[in-house]
Amino acid sequence: MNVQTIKVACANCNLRELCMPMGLNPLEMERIEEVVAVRRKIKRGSALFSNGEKFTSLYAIRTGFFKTCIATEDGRDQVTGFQMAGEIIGLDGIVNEHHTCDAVALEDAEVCVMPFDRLEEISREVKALQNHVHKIMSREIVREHGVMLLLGSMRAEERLAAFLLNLVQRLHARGFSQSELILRMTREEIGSYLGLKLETVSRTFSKFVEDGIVEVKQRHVHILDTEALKRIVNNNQQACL
Amino acid sequence: MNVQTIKVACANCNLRELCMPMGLNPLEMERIEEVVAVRRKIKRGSALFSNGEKFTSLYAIRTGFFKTCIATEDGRDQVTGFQMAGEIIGLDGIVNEHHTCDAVALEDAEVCVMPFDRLEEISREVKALQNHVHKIMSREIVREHGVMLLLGSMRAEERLAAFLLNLVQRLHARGFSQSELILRMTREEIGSYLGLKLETVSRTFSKFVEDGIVEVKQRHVHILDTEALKRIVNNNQQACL
DNA sequence: CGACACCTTGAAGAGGTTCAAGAAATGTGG
DNA sequence: CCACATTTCTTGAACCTCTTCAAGGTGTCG
Repeated sequence: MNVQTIKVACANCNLRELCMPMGLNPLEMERIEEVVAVRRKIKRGSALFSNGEKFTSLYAIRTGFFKTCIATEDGRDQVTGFQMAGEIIGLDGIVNEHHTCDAVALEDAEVCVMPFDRLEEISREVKALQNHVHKIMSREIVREHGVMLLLGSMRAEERLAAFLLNLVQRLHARGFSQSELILRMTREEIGSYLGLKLETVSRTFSKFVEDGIVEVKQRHVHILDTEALKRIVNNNQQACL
Repeated sequence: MNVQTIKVACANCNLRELCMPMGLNPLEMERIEEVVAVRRKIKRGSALFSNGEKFTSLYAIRTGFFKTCIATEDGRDQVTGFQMAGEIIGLDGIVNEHHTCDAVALEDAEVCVMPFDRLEEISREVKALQNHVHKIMSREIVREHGVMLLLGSMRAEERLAAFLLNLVQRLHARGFSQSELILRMTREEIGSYLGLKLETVSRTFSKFVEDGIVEVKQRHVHILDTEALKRIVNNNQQACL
């Protein structure tokens, strides 16, 4: 276990706005810092937690990139999300006190460990934190609704376009480019998330390149025409007008 | 607005085990009853809340059956879930203080209205309630992971089999038959939930009937062979053994 | 009883998958 | 640091599942 005992200061963390509530007074801020126990480093390819494991903590990603996925006995496998700095993972474990998915680092990563019993305790005292936790969980529910829409009603091009737009949007919110990104996951993982086979993902990338919408060099993607991507997502059919 | 001002007693509600925490002392029980403001009746076909509406409350379903769905400007539509007695809806509204989906009654229904600010307030005092709220939200996240697996990796027969098994299981937990159920939704709504066209749903039902797995008379479904359904869900490929 | 919503079934077609082969990138060990 | 093994990605061709379009049947409600 890569557990480090560096004492943490959320007040100085540049991800504060992403993973902690805003507008706290100093007293509340102090209380909130007690939520984060330690930090933990996770090597690329290894799991932060796995299906079946006892649930103890939520994790705020400080650096790195994760995927969460569920695997069934019969060999099915589904990536349920990709998470980046400032996002919280582990919410699945609350209900049964055991995790129901795997969280795997797609690059070397570091997370802030937030023991859930402590989080609940401080939530009871700091109203803003309580509400923040509720919002994080609600946000995840809404995000998943969006994925259901994607999986239930979009065609391959629409799915990949929506995926790329979502990624750059989140990266941009973290200060990265609006048009360039490096994929941390394989075509197969993208496919699993989007309900497509890796070949279809690859072909769809090629199609976008042909159409001059993106440039793709392996995992490096340069978006040339964001509007085109948006049009692809929104244009399933204008028929009903 | 069909708002009734019947004062509610969770203590006497037979759904208590489904929507409220267990093992409370009388004092806590009293506090918890303050969560439920009033009950509200919703006629078949009308909405409990709609996309864009201000979020104020969560709702515990007392009687009736709902669907939640999201509709986009470009005409896409996705049923994100079907909810029955004892289940909680409205969680999507917390994050932005506005609902992001529609909740429509598929039969005349009654819900307990739980103003969210009051729920948060009492959650801060009653530990068991706080944890309960967290678990309800986590359960919804885990449920949606399951839907993502279904939409992302299952074929039509597998989806419908999983759907039927899920429905009877939930109905059974409420004291109904393990083998007979009445569908409250149309083929189109089932299809929307499962990412299939209504014709495919219909055909797949017919296939199941041919194979002697179920009897179907319109919305009345009699499951003859539960094991066969389970086999369909789990047998995507044994190849990897 | 008639209108409307819902369901079923058929036939043709499209989109995505599967299987297969080869190319490019990445990582590892000597 | 280079060579080799491995993983990842791309592309083609055949196939299959689900969709689309169409028509007719069934059930329900005013």
